[in-house]
Amino acid sequence: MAAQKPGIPKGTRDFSPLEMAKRNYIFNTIRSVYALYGFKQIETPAMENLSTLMGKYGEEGDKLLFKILNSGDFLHGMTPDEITGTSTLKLAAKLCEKGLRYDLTVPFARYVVQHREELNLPFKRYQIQPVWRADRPQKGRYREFYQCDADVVGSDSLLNEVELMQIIDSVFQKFGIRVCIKINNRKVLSGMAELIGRPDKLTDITIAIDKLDKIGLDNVKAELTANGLSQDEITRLEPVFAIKGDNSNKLAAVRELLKDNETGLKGIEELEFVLNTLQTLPIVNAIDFDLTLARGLNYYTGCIFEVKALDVQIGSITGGGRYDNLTGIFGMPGLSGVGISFGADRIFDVLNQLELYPKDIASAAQLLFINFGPKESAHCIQLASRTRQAGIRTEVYPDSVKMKKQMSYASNSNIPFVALVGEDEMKNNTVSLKNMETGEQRSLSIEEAISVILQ
RNA sequence: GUGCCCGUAGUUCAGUUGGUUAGAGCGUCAGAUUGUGGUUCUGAAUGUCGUGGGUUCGAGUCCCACCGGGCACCCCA
Repeated sequence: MAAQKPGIPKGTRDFSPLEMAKRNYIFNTIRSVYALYGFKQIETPAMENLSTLMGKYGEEGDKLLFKILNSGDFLHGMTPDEITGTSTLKLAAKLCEKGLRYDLTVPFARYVVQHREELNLPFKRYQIQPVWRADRPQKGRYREFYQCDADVVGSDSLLNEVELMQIIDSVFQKFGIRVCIKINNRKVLSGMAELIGRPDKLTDITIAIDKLDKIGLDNVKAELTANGLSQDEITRLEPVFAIKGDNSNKLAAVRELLKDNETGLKGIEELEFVLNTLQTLPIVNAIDFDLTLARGLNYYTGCIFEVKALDVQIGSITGGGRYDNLTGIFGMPGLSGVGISFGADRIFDVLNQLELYPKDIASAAQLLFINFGPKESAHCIQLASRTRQAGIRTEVYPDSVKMKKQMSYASNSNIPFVALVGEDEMKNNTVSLKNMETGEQRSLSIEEAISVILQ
């Protein structure tokens, strides 16, 4: 039989030890900030019932769901006509009851409803797990990637929005990534759609507006026309594009435009509260009220956020917003939620490009015992248990191969200290401790060696 | 779902209008150095040229199909 070529599915990745060290640094940093604000961790299964996922992400999202074929003889009892006569999508619905999760927000909403009796509201949870999308991979886009979500459900207070913005600011400060945090409010966007009398076109309008800085005003207008808006309606929308200045200028201008629209004014008030409160707090990164921020997921109803890196060209690296009734679909209405999601894989790409990792990230062990033979290694394994007890990450080379090979192993693994314990050292009850960075070597007792390494 | 680019050693790539036995850097392995890595020097191994078909006296090179990878749009983290 011919040897099988190894490979992994498109859009997925293996992570090397070095990459895992870097990724754990990312996860741990985010985790520590979440914990600092009182969020508690949960996990949910990789797969959900397809009925939980379908219809939550729009038509486009449904197509991007990975579906899991039922196990067993799932064609049993189906007529040939049922198999070939229906569309692929309908057949898939019959053959697949489960799907891989597409994000962490919808499984969380499902979790909240299912465990409502045990929850202590308001419930602040965080969740760091992979999600899957059957998208075509490209730069900064994978089929399996990690999200790091924090959400609060059961509280309408805008203080939650404020704290989530603080978390975003603090996380990127820790990473050393300069970002721009954009904020908008879905109610403002709804107000604008109502203003021109086309609330039915809200999604089309927001998606078109979202592209303003990318494709320019003329192309946005063309897209709006293509989506069925009249010339007159587009003209009435146009003042929105002209709004410029700092946050308070923009807010005042939008307030003037939407002065007769209840929904829009509510959105303005929410934005003002969040932005004014943040002004009293020590925020480092720029916060920008961006009227053209829309966000694709259609469950958002209030404030929405998105974060862009200033020094790297990549899609948004964090997003979030308020969703007023996500649990309603699962039979628990009237519960509001707000949350954010850090895109760990894009942050990974940004940190790699800017080389912002801490220096010591690559070293696993701190000390390696060279193996001279069975007698010596039996002695070294005792010494290793002492150094480990002292908290030193220690390895004993398992085979008594050439010293050159063992030294290269230490060197390639970035292990800073090597201990040589041969016949002489055993007799004198010492170790020869070599500092791999300086090349300096000293004969020490094990206690002395421990204190040198711990310095 | 639409459009464009690319598949040669473990890896990054070179390979002339189609012409004999397909090359280089890095990495790997061995030695210089039997208790010393990272530097240096010497030597060695490694290929179904993505797969299958076609054109040709002759194909890594040209044509077709398939498979795989990347990028952009759409959408999104």
